[in-house]
Amino acid sequence: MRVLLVEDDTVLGAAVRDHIAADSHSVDWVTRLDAATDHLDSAAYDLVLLDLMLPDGQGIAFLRSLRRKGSVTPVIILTAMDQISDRINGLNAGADDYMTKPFDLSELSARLSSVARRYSGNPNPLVTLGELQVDLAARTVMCSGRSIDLTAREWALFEAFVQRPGQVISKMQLEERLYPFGSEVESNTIEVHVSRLRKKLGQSAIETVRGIGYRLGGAR
Amino acid sequence: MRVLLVEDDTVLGAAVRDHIAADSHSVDWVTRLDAATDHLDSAAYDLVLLDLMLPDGQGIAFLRSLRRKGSVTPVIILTAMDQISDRINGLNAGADDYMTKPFDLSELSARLSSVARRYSGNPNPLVTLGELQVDLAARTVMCSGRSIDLTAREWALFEAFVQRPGQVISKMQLEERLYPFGSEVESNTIEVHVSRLRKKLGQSAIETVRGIGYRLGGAR
DNA sequence: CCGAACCTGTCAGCCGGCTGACACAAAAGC
DNA sequence: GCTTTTGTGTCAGCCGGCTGACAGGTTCGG
Repeated sequence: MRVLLVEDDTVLGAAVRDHIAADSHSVDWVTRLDAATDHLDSAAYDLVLLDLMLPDGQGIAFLRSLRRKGSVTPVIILTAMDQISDRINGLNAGADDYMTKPFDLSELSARLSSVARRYSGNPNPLVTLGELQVDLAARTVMCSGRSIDLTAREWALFEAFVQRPGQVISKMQLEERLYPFGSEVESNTIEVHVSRLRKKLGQSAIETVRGIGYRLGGAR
Repeated sequence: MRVLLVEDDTVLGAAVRDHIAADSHSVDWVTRLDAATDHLDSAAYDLVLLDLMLPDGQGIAFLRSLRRKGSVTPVIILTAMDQISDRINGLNAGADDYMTKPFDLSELSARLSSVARRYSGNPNPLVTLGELQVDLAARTVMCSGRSIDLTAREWALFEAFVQRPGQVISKMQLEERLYPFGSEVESNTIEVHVSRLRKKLGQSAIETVRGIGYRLGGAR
């Protein structure tokens, strides 16, 4: 697996780079965002480890720019311990996960393994669900040849269902998946998002199993 | 298929017997209930065609007695046209179906075929659903070695689900199945019966798909 | 035949879930 | 930088579904 490390702290950067290499992964280390851009423009990476405070800009803005350009490379943000808002903003900007400094290098290994497993188990991201054609990598949904735009939240919710076809997912499970610790929601937010998703995908796209949770419709 | 015809009207009896024989089925014709009892005690029949008004008693009482003794032979009752209550009582007593005099003999053929198909397609009536062991022929349900008594209505409802595992059955479909034309129910009767079934079988035995209907739980 | 037990349908009140509307924050466009 | 548009969470009222309680009819047992 090829990793791009974007970290301006030279001590931490060197330790992480060495550890990744020791894990038998390929790793490029840069300390500035413009260098990161150059690397991403010229090579395909399987993972980006992204610090948020960099000398030439904010990691979050960079990540947003990445996602806006259509990049689907998995990104793990590296945050300071006391910056919960950074974590939330990072995840909202499209990060796949975060790690809090100082982190244990063995935990980094676990994350690398997790990312590797996630993408190696699904070489073909195209999924057909009834009348829906889903591209998990491109984050697109087509219905009968018509493209459906999903917002970030809607996509996250939809993806949870697509990854577990036929299984009932409880509202609690959905909340844990969509809202990191510290940013729980009140009221009936999950229900509202499900309703919005139904409006876009069709009423039978998601079925409610009363008292239990939701499941993709038309599974049988 | 072997048929027992219980009909005291000699004209109708002869016509029906001849028709069944022409359909290449084996048929015994009796005009009294005591003769019917003797036949059923000494031979196995695949179907009983049962008139309700007989010289030595009521067909319905006889049917109840049959069911009480544990007989699962399919029974089609023969009723007069203007006796809706006979039909309802017959079905409630355990009849599988009814035909209204005067009936078309080709319709009788269709019913015979239907009965033959129903039992030939399911040679093994034992079904295991999670922790439930169901005997469709004996109409018994065991849960973890414990026998569960279901009333007639509860059984009818349960059977509807067992015959279509994994499929959602709408309340309208259930009502059509449980309540013959002319005896529709008001209010929330189906819901009440489902609730009673859940009380006996466990809350997760039947799941509600909101706005659509019910399905056997634990199907996936 | 009578009383007790059981079955079944109805009712009413409660609970789970849905959705239109709104406010506010963030993103996009000029 | 300002305005417009979009995204997101909350709220409130409505709807679908559940279940305890009850009444009336049927069945069972003495």
